[in-house]
Amino acid sequence: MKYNFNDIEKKWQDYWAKNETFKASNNSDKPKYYVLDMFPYPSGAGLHVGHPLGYIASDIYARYKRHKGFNVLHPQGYDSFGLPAEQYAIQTGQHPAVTTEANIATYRRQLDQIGFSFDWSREVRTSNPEYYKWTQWIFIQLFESWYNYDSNKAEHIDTLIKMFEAEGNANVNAACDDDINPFTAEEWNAFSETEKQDILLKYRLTYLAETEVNWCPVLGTVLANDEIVNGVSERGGYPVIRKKMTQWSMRISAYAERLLQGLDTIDWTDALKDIQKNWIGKSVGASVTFNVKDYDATIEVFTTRPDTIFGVSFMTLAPEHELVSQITTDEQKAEVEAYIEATAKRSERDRMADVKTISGVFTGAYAEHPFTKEPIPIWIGDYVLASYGTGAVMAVPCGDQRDFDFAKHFNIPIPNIFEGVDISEEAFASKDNVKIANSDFLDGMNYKKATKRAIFELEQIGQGEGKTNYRLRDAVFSRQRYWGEPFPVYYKDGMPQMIDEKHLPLTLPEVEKYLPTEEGEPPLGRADVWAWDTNTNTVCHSELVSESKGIYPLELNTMPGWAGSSWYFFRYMEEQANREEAFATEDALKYWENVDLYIGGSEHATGHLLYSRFWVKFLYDRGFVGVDEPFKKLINQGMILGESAYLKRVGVNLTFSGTEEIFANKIEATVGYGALKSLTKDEKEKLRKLQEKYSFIKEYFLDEDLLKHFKRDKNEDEKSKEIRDKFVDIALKNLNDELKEIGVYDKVRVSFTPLINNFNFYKTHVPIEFVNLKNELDEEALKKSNLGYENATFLTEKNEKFVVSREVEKMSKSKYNVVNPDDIVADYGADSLRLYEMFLGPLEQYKPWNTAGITGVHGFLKKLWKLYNDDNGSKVTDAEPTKDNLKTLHKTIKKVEEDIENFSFNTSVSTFMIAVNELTAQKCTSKEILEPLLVLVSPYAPHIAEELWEQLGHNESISTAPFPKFEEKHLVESSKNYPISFNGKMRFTLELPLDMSKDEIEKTVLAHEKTQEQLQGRTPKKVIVVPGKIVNIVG
RNA sequence: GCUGAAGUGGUGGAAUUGGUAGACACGUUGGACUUAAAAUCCAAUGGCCAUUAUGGCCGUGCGGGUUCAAGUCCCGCCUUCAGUACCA
Repeated sequence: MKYNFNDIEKKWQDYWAKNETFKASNNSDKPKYYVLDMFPYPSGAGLHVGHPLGYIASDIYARYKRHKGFNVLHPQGYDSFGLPAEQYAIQTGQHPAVTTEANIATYRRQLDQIGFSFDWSREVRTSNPEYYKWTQWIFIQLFESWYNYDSNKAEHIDTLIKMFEAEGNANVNAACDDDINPFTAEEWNAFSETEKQDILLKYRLTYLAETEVNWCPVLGTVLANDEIVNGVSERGGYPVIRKKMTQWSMRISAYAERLLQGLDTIDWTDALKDIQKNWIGKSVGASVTFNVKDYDATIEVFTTRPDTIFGVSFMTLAPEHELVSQITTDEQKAEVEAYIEATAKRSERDRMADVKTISGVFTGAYAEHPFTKEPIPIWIGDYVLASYGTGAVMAVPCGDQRDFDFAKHFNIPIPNIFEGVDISEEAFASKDNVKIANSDFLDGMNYKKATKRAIFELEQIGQGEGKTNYRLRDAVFSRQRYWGEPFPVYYKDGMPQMIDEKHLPLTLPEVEKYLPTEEGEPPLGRADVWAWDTNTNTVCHSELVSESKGIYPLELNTMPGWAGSSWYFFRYMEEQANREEAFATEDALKYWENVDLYIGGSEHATGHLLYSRFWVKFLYDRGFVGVDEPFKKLINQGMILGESAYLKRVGVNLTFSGTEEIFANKIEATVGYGALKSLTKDEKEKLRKLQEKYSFIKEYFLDEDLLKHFKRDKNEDEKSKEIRDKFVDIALKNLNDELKEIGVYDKVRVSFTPLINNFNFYKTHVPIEFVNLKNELDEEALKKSNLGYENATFLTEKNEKFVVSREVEKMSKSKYNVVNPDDIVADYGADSLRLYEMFLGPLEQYKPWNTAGITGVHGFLKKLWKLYNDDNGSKVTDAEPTKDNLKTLHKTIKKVEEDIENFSFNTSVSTFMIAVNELTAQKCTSKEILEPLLVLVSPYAPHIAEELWEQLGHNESISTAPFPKFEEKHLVESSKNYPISFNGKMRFTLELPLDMSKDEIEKTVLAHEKTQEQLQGRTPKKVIVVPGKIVNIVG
């Protein structure tokens, strides 16, 4: 019998689907275990071999846990709102829902053929109304909540209103906007409804605010910070500018401290925790209030070094600081305004790129030192950011390098407040091993003591207090897109109103086009039927909007991608049948609690993984869920990289430059014929055609061996000269003739640089399917490929096959290095794919994909098959296992179990190989050995395991079989092959009984003839004997 | 700059608390089977030197150190990758 993997895999995938083998139950005597993957965005490109890596790992773990007797929840779904479907809709007019549906079908087919043990009955799709109904519901709960720092949790807004009614806001300790004025209970009760709502909005956990946002004009939308990479949009790489807009925001900053503290309670890698810690960016220090001299104003600053307060010699405000215009003196006004204008023009990116230039302007105003009462000049400078802290700093040049540089640059005094430290060259920024001097009551104290004392003294005079600052900003929650969750919000008197929960979901309206409107409104502005009728509580035609009739406009923005993904893990807990009444019932939430194991990419560290934790903490505060962290254990799988193939093409850019006239004007004319102003239109056109004609040179490709001849030095290699001459022949000579023919020979200088000085070579990716395992290019196939290689010439050193160069990089369509799992499954089977992805290396690591290597694991599966079958069918017998058989089996059980617990899947694959190699050599046919072996293999290669399991006479799925029990007794050895080393170097080995005493070992080893040979008559100084491990002889 | 991770054969990677470095694979070379190819099986495979089996020297990014013994621990560097950045 042959190992016919295609049939076997199909058979068992159908079996699992039909029997709902992996359906989880919300009611079980077994302990629960929840294994979750980060759900995919179903993109049009489908899966490549990198995508399933994490799914395979989690599937192995889920199957292992089932064998270990757990009730496992292992669901899958789709994060199906998102930009690509919308982009596609804009281009083609195809409704994103249609595209998404089609993509999901592809994904599902691809996932199914890999044999995952997902419980598909619990599938979720974030773009389904029955799902986003609850995303909208959570949004409403956030709107109806505020954060009370006294109870340190989110509370219903009613508790806040009660406080306002009883005593105003004086004693309210809340996370809120910073522009709130104090009011009394009487004042509150006298406010109009709109005034009240306006104030409450400043306290709500989701609020409308005019915020400076990252606006991407090409995409027509706002982007979150983590959607921007290197100043351009993560998707598409389009430029991003700063713009003020009214947007919904999430008050995640209220949770900064709890998000930080919570990290200590969860089992994530330190690397990932560090990323979140840095992102939250806690710094402890003090806020200090400086009075402005001769002006009724104060400047508040945040500092982490209140101990250096006597070292302050100036203050710097951000150019955008609100006080700047008020305090600037008349003499300085012009200069300050010019500076502000100049900085406003510079983009955030320019400011970031250019950190070395020191710039700033004196405002003419002075602040007063809180203790010495000395005047302190107030400057503005763009190194101070309006968005961090208070947008103002107290500058201590002796203790901060930026302040130091600023002071040096503008000749501001640099008082030294550190005992015995030289600050003539640079600031002393360390907190350690130094005492404060020249600082009145702080003299002689260290950092810790001085900080405490300074804060105490500031509090005494009412000009400061201890304070903690966080870098974490509130998250903008509005997107100007179509394909996202609509906000359940309408506007009455300009104030946002929530649609009552019982009328949810508010479903996406139809639009004609998926672009912003001509007026710049988001795509929903195009919807005809997009107004809220409060009489019927239904959506109605937008033209009917009338305040008097109770019909109001609906919100035009939609929610960002992270809205739906911030709570989906709770939705899986509930079975399809009970999803109507709640996002998940109390019973389901209580049973499954939170995710025990979460596997996904680390690129979500500051996005999804932070926002989810925030929403879960909120839901916990409000009593909707019973846990305050969503993911107990988290593992980041590394990326699988592609091995791109590329050719080096002769780089020529035929450019024409220089008449005397142009040179005289010192115009650099190297960018093609267009720069040549003295030519007539006709001549230019002729040159352009010429340029096109000669672009055929670009169709010459040289292999690596040939390229080695081209060295960047003067001593020309024979071979490179030969090739160069060839190109000069076919190009340059003729070219000059042609230029004469056109009649521009005197006006134009040909710049065919690569031919005259040195060749340049450019990388061009070629599809990896045109390259074989020896990196040889299939030239004919490439020429026929429609990729523009019809006339290509491939030059090689030895007139052999053209060999391409390789490079490991991220898999992407544009690099033609994508490997499709469908092909792998067809050629080698899903079990081979699963094993190979694990065998590649440690899960967390980045590693290159190389299809050639899969023959190793495929061969292993064939050997495994042959262990159970020969040409006549099953060869498994009831024979008593030998000692060696048992030893191999139990060694394998032990190792595999340890490996799975440690997520070291690569090493367990090699353990299987060793086991099968050993059992084959032992000619083992014993059922007692081969049966448990299948259970070990089954999480990794479930199809073959099921098939062989069935052959052994079982009629239930192997997934129900218990994991074999490891028994130490089979591994007990009576002897050990000791390595005998001399001065730490192993020279030979010696088989000795394990129960031999230390002294006896020493005696036996020393008496051995090889030992004597090594010692050559010397007496050993020392003999180290570690029983069961090693013998080392020193001397 | 700061924070974190990682550097081991031609390649992917093993090596539990310091105890035989290179497991398991890929690739390569040689051989068997075959008209041939594929498949399968066998053998060799870190480098250098020597060879009759036995052997010897070097070797885990670099330079030091601790130890009977270091890929592993300590100190100082270098390189790569990731996150973050005028964060006061």
